[in-house]
Amino acid sequence: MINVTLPDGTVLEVPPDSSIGDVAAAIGPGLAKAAVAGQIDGETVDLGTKLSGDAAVRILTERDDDALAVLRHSAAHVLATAVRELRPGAGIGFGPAIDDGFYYDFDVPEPFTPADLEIFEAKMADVAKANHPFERRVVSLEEARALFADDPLKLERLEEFSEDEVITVYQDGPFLDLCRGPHVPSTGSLKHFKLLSGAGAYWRGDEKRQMLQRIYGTAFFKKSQLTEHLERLEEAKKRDHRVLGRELDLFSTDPRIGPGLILWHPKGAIIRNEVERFEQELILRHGYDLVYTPHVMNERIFEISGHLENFKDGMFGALDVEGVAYRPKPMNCPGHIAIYQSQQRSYRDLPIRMAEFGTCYRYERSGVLHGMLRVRGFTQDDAHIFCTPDQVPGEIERLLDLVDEILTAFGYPYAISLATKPEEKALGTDEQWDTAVQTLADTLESRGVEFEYDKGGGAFYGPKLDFKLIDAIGREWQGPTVQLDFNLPDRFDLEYVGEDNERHRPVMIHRVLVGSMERFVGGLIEHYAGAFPIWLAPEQVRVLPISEHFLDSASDFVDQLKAVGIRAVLADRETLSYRIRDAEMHKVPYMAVIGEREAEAGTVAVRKRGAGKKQEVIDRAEFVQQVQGEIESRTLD
RNA sequence: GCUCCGAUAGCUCAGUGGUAGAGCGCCUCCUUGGUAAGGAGGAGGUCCCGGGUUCAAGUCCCGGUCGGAGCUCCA
Repeated sequence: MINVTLPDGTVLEVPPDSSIGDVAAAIGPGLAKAAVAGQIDGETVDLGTKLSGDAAVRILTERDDDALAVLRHSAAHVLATAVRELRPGAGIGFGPAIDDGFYYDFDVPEPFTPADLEIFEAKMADVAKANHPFERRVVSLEEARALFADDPLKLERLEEFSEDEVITVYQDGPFLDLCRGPHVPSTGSLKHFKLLSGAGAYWRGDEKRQMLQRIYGTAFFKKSQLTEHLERLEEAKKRDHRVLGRELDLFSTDPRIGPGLILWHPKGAIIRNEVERFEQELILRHGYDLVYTPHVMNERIFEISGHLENFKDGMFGALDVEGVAYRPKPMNCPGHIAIYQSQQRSYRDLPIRMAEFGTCYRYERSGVLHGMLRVRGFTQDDAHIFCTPDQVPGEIERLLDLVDEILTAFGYPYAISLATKPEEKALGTDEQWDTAVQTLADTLESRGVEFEYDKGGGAFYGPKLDFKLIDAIGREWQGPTVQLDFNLPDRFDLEYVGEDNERHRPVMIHRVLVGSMERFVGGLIEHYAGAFPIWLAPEQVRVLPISEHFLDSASDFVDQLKAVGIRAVLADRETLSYRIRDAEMHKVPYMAVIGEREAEAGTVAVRKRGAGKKQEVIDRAEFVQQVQGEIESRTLD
């Protein structure tokens, strides 16, 4: 008999040669029916996999995320099955499950059209209905070569197997694929799926190789989940910052100015300015000094910093100034270092925290540019902390506070990862890395902050903390980063005079909070769907007189609001209904309606964005005070 | 950069070889309104640029420019 340990710790005895499916059945008929796949000692396997000895076993059902990945991988096979039925000559590449679904790459002479996708989707439904079992087979390399003799992409993959590796193939009905698995028991498990888009993708992600045609799709166990997912995609589309940016008149780009270069319109500039002012106030409280450095610098400084060596492809080309080469800066560090080095520094001066909203320019390939989120010119909320090694933990603590304060203000939950030494290129000794990583980990732990390790994810010059933001519809965004740097202090030969009157090397910490103003504001547009909290809203109150008779009264009220710094606008066009609709469409936080009653009583009828007809008639002074309070406290909602 | 798709009024888009269209926005006039579009009239186009095919090109072909999707998540 074999002893099987279940997740709850109970041990089950099953006959030798039992499969995972048998284990599920032994636990209960309900589970046997619900089982999709299983895990043996943490590794996901088919239900049909037989146990070779005592093991920890978990049965995966529709409720497990790991099971969803299995379903989606199987969905990719069903897609390939359908495509092969309809296009027998199609070459097959890879077809994995991905975060939100799956894809499969095909080698076909002509790209697929949206109409093709519909036909494939219908065919997939037939394949699912046929309920072909997914059959796993272990084959020899020779056998595999024979099976895939007509599939050059698969043959190429087979070349990479080593002697002792197990090669498996999966068959579902007419379709055979080289595949590690695991899969759901049969194609019938696939009930709720949708093909989403087609696009070119290089074979093996290598732009020197041929382009395959990729089909993306998604699949779920429950119809409601699929519907919800599709609705979320719709919602994301509605929030697209490029669309809202135009509708709300926040920003634009102009081909005459150049792709990837953002023009901030007055309303967008208000949002950016509010973010900057807020952050500036915050960092001054946290002991930072503000500095400014040039946008263009003699490229010699980038030789010293190593940017020309390591980052040249990401830099704008050189400008010739009286025979000397200058470059737009891709990063702010060299300028800040030059300020540090403008005088001799003592340990008594440290830590020095230098901050700048520094505008940088980077060359990005035209195909990757995207609205405000991926651009060629952007302003970083950059800072460099120069400190002694002993001061590092304290500085990290301070940064954790700062990060928390700023992200909370915008209503972003976040997750932290600690990126360690990269496998390949890395400066500094293992010991240096270990201490640095340990310092970061200890600091996080001492505060009880949860984090994950991102093994090998550090920059070549030091470990880093990455903060991932979660937006209002659950998407992840790159947030603050904090990086320890072993490289630049050496390259620039940074020094401070210690208590012992000797020269020492300071530690340098790079950090950004929002990252780039462009990307961050672009993200805010999507996070808030254009309905900004009042402190950020370009227009905070719209005053609507009911008719021309109350224009004076309304206009006085606008002045009253403006006098205390509230961004107020008078709406004097068309009918009241039109004005309300217009204010609502422009997502103005408050509408202040003034008719005969309000003009006489010195009140306003306040209508809140999104609240419909619910309104409150209050004293004008009281309203002003309330709005002021909400702005000052940076109320979210 | 590469593959595919696209480019027509300020915006969103229809028009597929034969007289350039709609909705919204904009302008003017009427209406003076009580909570998500009051009514009427009007202006506005080098159909992205260059070349080609054709009696005839917004429409078909070639080249360019710009924009979009994708190109990382390893059978």
